[in-house]
Amino acid sequence: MHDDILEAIGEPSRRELLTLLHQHGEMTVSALVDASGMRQPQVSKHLKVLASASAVAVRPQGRCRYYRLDPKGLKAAHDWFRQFEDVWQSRFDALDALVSNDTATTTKPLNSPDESPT
Amino acid sequence: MHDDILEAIGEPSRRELLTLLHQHGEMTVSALVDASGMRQPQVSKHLKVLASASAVAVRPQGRCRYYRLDPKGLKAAHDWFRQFEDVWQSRFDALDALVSNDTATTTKPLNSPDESPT
DNA sequence: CACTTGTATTCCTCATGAGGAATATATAAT
DNA sequence: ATTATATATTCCTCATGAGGAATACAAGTG
Repeated sequence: MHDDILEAIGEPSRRELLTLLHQHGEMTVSALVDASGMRQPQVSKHLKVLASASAVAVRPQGRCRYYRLDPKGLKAAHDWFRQFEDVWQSRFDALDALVSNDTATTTKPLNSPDESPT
Repeated sequence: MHDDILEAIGEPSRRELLTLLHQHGEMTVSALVDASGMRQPQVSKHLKVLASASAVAVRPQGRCRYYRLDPKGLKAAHDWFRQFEDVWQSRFDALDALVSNDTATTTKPLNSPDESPT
């Protein structure tokens, strides 16, 4: 699938392309080259990675190829992070208590020594 | 700042550590080594990267160091993706017009990317 | 103190991947 | 068909970074 969406977006240049696409809505490769300052082959390569991660979609028209953001990969990435939403939404009470107060009390042991190491 | 949070999370091994931390709440390095199957130095190194990206926080206690998820970096990453929320929420009018219909359903005759689902 | 356990760091090697230059492919126009 | 424009791809080099082994550092225990 597009599990590699997060690896694809880990690259700063590719994030820049995504931002440009978001601002402009839809852009040809040339427009992205112009706006990003990267060279054309690099842009095409990055777009290829982004496309294989379903982060962008392409619409060929004539000799131009219009790239745009693809909800599929972007939403997938967003959803991966949403998995941790409780971490910053003031849940994680036990941890909070632990960090600011005690070490190992009632609620939960928090460390998992139950792995029976060998 | 922690702009490199997305680069840090681009690494699959580090994502695995984050998932483990999310499941267990708080873990020592040894527990992470045990649960992930990685070797101790690798875990420590990944944790270092994650910590410098504010993805994890540490609570030293005795000779153990308890790692936990840090909302700071994780929320920052999540927010970066939220920037594109309109892309998958059927806004994006200009694009929508260009694509002539919709980006997630129906015909979509303009682009024909690789539709290879699994 | 020596000793053990937990963790971090250093050094090394190797694979991956980003950028550059040149070239190939595609499509349109003459 | 030739030319021109737009984009993709190939080959190359180089830097970065991940994993392994060994070691250093820290902190508890006898």
